[in-house]
Amino acid sequence: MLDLKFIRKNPDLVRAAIAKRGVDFNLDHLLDVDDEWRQKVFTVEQLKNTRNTVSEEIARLKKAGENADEKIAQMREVSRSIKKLDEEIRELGEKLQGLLLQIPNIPHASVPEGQDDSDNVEVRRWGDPPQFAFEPKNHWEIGEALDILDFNRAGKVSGARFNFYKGLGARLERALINFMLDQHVTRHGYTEIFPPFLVNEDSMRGTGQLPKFAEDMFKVEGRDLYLIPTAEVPVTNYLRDEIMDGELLPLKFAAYSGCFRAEAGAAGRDTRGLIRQHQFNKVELVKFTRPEESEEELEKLVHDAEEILQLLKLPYRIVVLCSGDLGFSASKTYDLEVWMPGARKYREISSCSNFTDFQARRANIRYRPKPKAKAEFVHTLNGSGLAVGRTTAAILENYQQEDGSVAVPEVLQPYMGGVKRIEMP
RNA sequence: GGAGAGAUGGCCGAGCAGGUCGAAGGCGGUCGCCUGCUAAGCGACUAUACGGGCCAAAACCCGUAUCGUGGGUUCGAAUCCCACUCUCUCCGCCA
Repeated sequence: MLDLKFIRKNPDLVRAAIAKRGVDFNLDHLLDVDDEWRQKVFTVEQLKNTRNTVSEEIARLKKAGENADEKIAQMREVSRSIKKLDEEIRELGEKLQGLLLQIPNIPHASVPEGQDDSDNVEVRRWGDPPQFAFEPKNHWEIGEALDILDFNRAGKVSGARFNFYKGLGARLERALINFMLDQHVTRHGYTEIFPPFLVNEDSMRGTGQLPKFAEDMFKVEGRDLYLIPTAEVPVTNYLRDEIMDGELLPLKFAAYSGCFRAEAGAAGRDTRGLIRQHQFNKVELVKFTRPEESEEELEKLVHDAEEILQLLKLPYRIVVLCSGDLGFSASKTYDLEVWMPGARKYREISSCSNFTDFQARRANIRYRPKPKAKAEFVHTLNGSGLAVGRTTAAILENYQQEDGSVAVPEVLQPYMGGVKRIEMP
């Protein structure tokens, strides 16, 4: 959510940002509603003022044993008007909020202009795609042949877009979770968090999943609970409605969680394999920073995430999203894309974003720059570090051998009880 | 799930037979005075949001709102009524 005062003062700047994203939004309408709202607030506050002062007079009169009937009758009228105006103001306020929530964050100046993902700009590449003396397989073929992934039985038990990890497959997934967390916690200075996987509607609104993306969520029937689509939701909301000491910033959290997505808009896409599941594992990195340090912290966040890929020796590239492909709340986003030999292309494995004060304003997360100073909104950032299922898929494909086995990346072997290779059954 | 108790400012804690209560008192904090140093003591100040004064900001001033949340009664609600949420204690259930 943008600052209403900022919009009032910089309407042209906001209009330009909306245009850069290619979004259709009538800012003048919002400004009109705001005008009307402010007028009514002004009027009703004056009425409340007379009510308050006259009520005091009534108290004085009554105490003196005098008659106050006339004033009481007057105030009855005033109260009626107040009630009516308050109702109108409430409606206007809701309308204003609704409009305000539709405005996306302002893209950072360094974000390239563009329509869609084809306009994203590659920043750098690391590692060379492996050369195979045979036709590389897709990870689901490899996993099923090794009997470590079972999509068919998951179909029976849960439905499409679910999966059983089995044996060394399950162990590989678990090894990756532990490896990533250990890396971020012990080497990159993040605090480990194990969050709830179900959150209430206020939290979903705080990070911007609601109201706009309701159809992407799983909701628990009859309860105010949603399955989280990412640990970003509980971890960012962890500090909702709080003011923290500026000296504590930046705060850095690393959280493992299951992630649950309805994938309503993705029918027919990536129907096979681990790429797009209703449930997947992810280690998420979340930061709360001072405004002036968020740009630098985004770069560090990307480095923390890509180091995992480097240690796993998985080739990847990094792209910066163009204005048209940028997520609603983000001001700037880097995607990490890992090389998938089966599909012969790079696939997103992490998305690292700076949300500036956009989420913080919505979720009301503030800090005090100095002990007595006025509280300001923090900047929030987050990024996958990494999506675990997709990492497993990337390992299966990049480390596959001609005989159908899969080598275990060296850094994971200690997490796999020394297993160096996943062999055919 | 059943029974009971509770939710007030940064914290503790009064007020709860409706009127001058943004809210006593204390702690903590800031500034000043005093003092060889320290401790103690004295005095003042010490919430947030929104609107307006002021479509340059800050400061300042005025107003409004805020005593868990939402509604109701009333000229007037921290105080009365209703619903909900959360916390605590006991019982039951459960990994």
